[in-house]
Amino acid sequence: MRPKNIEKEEAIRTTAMRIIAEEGLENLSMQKLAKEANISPRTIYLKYENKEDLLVKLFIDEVIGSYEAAVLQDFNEAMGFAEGVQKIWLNVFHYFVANRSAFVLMQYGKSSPLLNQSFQEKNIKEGQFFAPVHRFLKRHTQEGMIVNLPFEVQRALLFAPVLELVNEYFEHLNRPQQIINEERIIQSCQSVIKGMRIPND
Amino acid sequence: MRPKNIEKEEAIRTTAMRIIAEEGLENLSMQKLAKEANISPRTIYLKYENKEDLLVKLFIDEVIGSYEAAVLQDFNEAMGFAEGVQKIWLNVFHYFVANRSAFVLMQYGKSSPLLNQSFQEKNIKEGQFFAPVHRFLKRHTQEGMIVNLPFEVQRALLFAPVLELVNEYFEHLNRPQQIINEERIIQSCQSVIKGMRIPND
DNA sequence: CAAAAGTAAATAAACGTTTACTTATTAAAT
DNA sequence: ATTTAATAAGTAAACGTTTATTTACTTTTG
Repeated sequence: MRPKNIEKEEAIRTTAMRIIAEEGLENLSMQKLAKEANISPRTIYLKYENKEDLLVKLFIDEVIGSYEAAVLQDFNEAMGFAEGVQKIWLNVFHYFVANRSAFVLMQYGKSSPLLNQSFQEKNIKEGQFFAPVHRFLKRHTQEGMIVNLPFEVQRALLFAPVLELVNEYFEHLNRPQQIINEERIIQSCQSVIKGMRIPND
Repeated sequence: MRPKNIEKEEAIRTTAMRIIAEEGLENLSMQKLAKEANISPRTIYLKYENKEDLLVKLFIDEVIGSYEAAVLQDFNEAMGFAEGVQKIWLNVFHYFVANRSAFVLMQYGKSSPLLNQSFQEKNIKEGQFFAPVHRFLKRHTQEGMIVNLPFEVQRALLFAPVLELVNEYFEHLNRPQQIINEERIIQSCQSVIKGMRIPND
């Protein structure tokens, strides 16, 4: 029995990610993907049931999985509030700056009904990934360190800005000067932390 | 000379918005649009040069224009910082809750290279829309009320969370209970304001 | 009756997917 | 050790459908 060529599987994934990041999801066709990956269209169908299956698996494996892993690197739920939040902010910033295609696909995931659905399903099933963050926030809430709001609201307040700043970072790549750097990320993060904190007096 | 039927022009726009909001941008085809709007495909091409032209004009007129108008309603750049920011937050929340299709298309605009480009071009050309917000933030920065950061960074910190909360609002429509309401928006807004403010002591 | 608005039907290209076939590899048989 | 048979991996070319857009024609008005 002929063994499968792992290089071809990888070529499919990396080529697909490149097309999506550079030309947009709407310009990813199975035939184009096959051509650019130097394989036959049929080969894609050996690994993936159809285009939808490809996109969903690509999205889950290449985006959500590696994103969550990167975000939680060196994060520990026992950390102090400011320390933990800043660690996640810097992880998010560094990961996306180094993986623009993941950021682009992540943005698509928020608008495309198909990917959005798979995102939500995965988020529920693989909730353990963000569970440390959940417990981290819960603990600091219980200890009276931060404002008592539902987890989803706290998450929005704490992490929506850094994603928007990453977006600004990429948009400023085409402009004369970059205004988003690590120092600015840290400054911004401190603002957000200050807003969430309850003064202990 | 036969006059153009304004109803047909409107049918094109409203039908296109409906398809995008309900079935996604990827399911909007010119033929489908024509069929559902009860017109001939050729009629679309009398008003729009091609599909790209249609999408860009739709996006600019139906989304950016009305969004910016709604956001600045009853906002005055002479307002106090907290008052002005909260006004915008509530405007954003109420507008999108009442116009889900605009929110969906807005999200598309952030990921689709085509729409994203038109968004940026429009943002520069029609910068007068957000100019009041720009001056509002500049003034409060100069008066030492809020942290001194570039406009884009201040905008990200102040307004990214409310868009994320609107997203949460729509996702919670399919769940047993809604956690996002006006009161929660106001609470969240106060957190963000507190983070930006410089204590006057 | 001039002329733009509008239509139905057709165009070529691109789409996702499949068919019919070849190739490469392993495990069993020699 | 060599050959053979089985079989999944892989390919090239095609499938029918849908796509954006156009052609050739009709309708409606000033």
